[in-house]
Amino acid sequence: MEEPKLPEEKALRSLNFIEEIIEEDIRNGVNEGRVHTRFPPEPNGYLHIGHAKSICLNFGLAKKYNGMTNLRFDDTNPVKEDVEYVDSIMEDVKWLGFDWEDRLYYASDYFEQLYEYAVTLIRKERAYVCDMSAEEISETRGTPTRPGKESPYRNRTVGENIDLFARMRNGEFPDGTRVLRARIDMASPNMHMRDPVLYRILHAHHHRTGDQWCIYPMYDFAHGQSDSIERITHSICTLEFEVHRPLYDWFIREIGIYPPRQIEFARLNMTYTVMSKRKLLELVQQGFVSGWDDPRMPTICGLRRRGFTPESIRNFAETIGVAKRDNIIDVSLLEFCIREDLNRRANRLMAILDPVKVVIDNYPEELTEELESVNNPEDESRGKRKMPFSKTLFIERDDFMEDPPNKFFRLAPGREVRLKAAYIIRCESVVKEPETGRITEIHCTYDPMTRSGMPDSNRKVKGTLHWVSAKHAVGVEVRLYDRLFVKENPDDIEEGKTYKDYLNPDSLKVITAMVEPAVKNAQVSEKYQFERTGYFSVDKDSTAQNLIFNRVVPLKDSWVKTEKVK
RNA sequence: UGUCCGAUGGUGUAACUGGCAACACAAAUGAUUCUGGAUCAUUAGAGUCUAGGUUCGACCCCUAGUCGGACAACCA
Repeated sequence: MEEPKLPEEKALRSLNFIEEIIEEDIRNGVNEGRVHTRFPPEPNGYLHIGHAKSICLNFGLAKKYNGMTNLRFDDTNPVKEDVEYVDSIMEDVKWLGFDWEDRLYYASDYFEQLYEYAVTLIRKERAYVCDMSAEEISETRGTPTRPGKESPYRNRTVGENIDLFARMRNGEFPDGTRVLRARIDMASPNMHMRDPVLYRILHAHHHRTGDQWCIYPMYDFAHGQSDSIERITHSICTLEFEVHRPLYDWFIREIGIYPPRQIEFARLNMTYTVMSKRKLLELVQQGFVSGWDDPRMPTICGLRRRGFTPESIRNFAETIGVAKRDNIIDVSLLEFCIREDLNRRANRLMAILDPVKVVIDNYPEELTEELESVNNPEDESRGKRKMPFSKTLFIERDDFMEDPPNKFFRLAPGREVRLKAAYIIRCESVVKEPETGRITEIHCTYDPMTRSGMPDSNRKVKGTLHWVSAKHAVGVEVRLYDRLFVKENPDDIEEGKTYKDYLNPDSLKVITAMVEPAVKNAQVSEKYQFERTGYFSVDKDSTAQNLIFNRVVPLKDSWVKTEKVK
């Protein structure tokens, strides 16, 4: 597929609030005008469209201000993390079109340094080893409106703390018996400042450091310092970390290291889907979808398999903007972005999703004509292809009505339509199954003088249909995807229900479509527009004998609307 | 009876930082079309959460409310 000519940045767009902050910093000479961002995922799940927003933001900002972006895995919890996720995340970021060059880091790279930082805090009497259980710590933390109680271990001597912390590291204590805590303020109105846990004992194998450590830093103790070590200038993260910021600033100040500036933005929500890693994992594990890359998933790999392009997702991220208020973006905007992209780059093909037979009574029995059709009306350079035409065709069952309303522009008894790139035909009669009344054959006559390109073909007819020659058609599997949930906001649950009660039972329909022979050239992940029906992408499960197409998105259809109005 | 954050058409984001509320999606109408797609033109829809205040002038500044969100993992 060709490279994009998408105007990814509307030339004179006004600045978003993050750009304003950055430009102000540049004006004030903060960090000598340097801009350095990072994308810091935890490798415990697959990336989704919400992460794409963050990735586009971080890499986009760095690009705009001639800076750099690091990829850093926040891998401080070995029990939840896995290399499978590390690999998928790198693949997805690359696929989106971003490059961290040689700046691939892991929080685990800094474990030794982080340990030293902890010792520094102990020496300053700003941290202590606490022997309380998790339950006790939780009980003594207080509530948002009531202060907590100080730990009885809070006033241990520096020497005792140093010794105990070293022995924690040496593996002398079982999991859960002790933690290292910051010594801040158990009465702080900010819960995160109430002597938070810095290190816990975890005799677990880490995907990178192996069995080298049996104590691991908490995210809060690792994240800000990791940014500092990497000399990140602007740490962009989501809103829920806003209340953590005072803690991060406290660490940086007490340890005395380089201070990044954290800026929080509102995470992306989208209608008819869920975005939390926990829920997505549940959908996968409980078999509601076929995997992380199920084309109905809002994951990057799901969207990729569905047939979305990186350009369309980047353009989407640009279009939704960024702010601090909670938001829920209409999926139709995402759909618009992929249609806009695919309209210009996808070649057209004629495919009949729900075939009904058409017999051209006055067309010679044995004749096959090779007719030409344009591959992409938006792009002359894509050229033309040949389509076989013969006496028996398939058209879409929807394109015929025995007793049509006035607004129906398609085929009906006595009416004429154009077959795209072929002839104008008229319906003469229909054949039905006697018991069911189901139409089995539509008999038509064609006007030989109306073949596309001939003078008589300019005759005005109301409708143009797509078609395939029955004996030349190729059967392919088509997976028709629809939204995963029936409710706009599946997180908005009624009494006694869960988000899973709103799953759409019709989110996947598998059918066999009849397609013109040119489809045989289709390659995996190639995108096509099936004329008049939608955009389709060749699924990776395809074989030479059995092509499989995923419907990316249907074409806009103003007929269904007119039809519904009735 | 806490701290922090937020509030602008149906949705999202703007408003030269105090000067006639704009853009995109969605919607509607018409033109055009060998895709009821695309394209083009047009229309409708908010007076900016509320109440006060400052000001010649407030979406923007101040005060007090209201509503919504985040925070009480040895998760991130």
